[in-house]
Amino acid sequence: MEQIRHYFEQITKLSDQDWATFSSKLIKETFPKRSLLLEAGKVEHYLSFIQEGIIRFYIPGEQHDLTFSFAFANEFVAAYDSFLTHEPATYHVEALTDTVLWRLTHDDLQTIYDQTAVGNRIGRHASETLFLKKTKREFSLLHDTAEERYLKLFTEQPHLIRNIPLKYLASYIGITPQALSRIRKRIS
Amino acid sequence: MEQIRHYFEQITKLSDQDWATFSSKLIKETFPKRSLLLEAGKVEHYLSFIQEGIIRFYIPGEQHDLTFSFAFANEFVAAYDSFLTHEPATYHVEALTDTVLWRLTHDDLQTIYDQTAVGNRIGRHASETLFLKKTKREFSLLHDTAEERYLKLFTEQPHLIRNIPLKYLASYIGITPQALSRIRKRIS
DNA sequence: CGCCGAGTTGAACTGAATCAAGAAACGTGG
DNA sequence: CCACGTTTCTTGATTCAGTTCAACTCGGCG
Repeated sequence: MEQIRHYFEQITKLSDQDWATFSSKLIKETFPKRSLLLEAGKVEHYLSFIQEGIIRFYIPGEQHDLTFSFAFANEFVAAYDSFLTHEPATYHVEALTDTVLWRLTHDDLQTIYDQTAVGNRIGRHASETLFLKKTKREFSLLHDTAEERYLKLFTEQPHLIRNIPLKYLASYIGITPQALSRIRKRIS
Repeated sequence: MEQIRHYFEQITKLSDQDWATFSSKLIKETFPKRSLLLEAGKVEHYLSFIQEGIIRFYIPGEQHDLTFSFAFANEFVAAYDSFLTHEPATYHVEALTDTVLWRLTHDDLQTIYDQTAVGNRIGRHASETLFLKKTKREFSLLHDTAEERYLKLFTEQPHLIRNIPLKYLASYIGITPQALSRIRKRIS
């Protein structure tokens, strides 16, 4: 839980008072490897801080799943679009490893937004961070070749390549596992 | 200027006091058709509300430009990643038509964030909206074929097809003008 | 009237998908 | 701790959507 406070203090000053308000709402929850944090078709009610674990976001498909994002320890995780709009998520959120979360319900978060000035700052910062992440990704999907995207993973997200099965990475890059295998062969 | 207040009031309650603080910082500026609001390589200092006009975001390329976004009247516009990070923008922001903006500097916005509770709410909402826009686009780029993306423009963004040259739309969809021409032929 | 950019059409080429099969790695139970 | 079965990864052959290069048409504007 100290991790979360530390995370916040990187963003903005945080009084003991505000922290008390915030932390009182956090609920610890654990998920075993391969379990779903959220199923497609359900509405996301939680914003969760990852204490431990790796999370995968994917759209289940007839032939192939489409993995489009990951999240790691010391990040917030949610089907954030569903969380914001209250519409059902269009994708699954899965724990790739045993995972420990500190969770906050949507209602509690609104209360925090209303009660603490800091809440909105942090909420804004979280949205901005997610926006920046998506912006870089959009750029890469439009601008780079599959091979360039794979090479970027080495430099920008080495933990991803170490910890995540290639078939998920292939999907994340936007190609099939076969195509990724050939790219790896070519550049090695 | 009333448009802006109206826009805000859809998001959250807004006191006369808060509106006064906010609106005192707004500067009106006009741009002729085909001019640049921001050049790649420069840092974005403004968050701007579009009173009138159509804006195109694009990465200038050796052979082709890469158009990746548009903005219209009654929306906020900025090279938002550059605005947030203070790093140089990697793309141009161009007025496709004669354009009228109400602009807010980064510094003034920070002042508003500090002085009004409403500021952070609106800033958070803006980031959330942009995040949702990018999320839908990422999904479409990974999941849909070029033809499906083109058809979605008809249903979801008809104003885009009406007002914007096909070569920019082609780029936005992620294909060449020639490929778009063939898709149009096939489905008509 | 003539020019120029936008859009269309054609032909050859290419990166990645698909289908299929084999090799390697992984984990689970005995 | 090994054996077996399952999943992941690789490799090959074929197909396909989209690129590239090039030529031609159309419409608007100087």
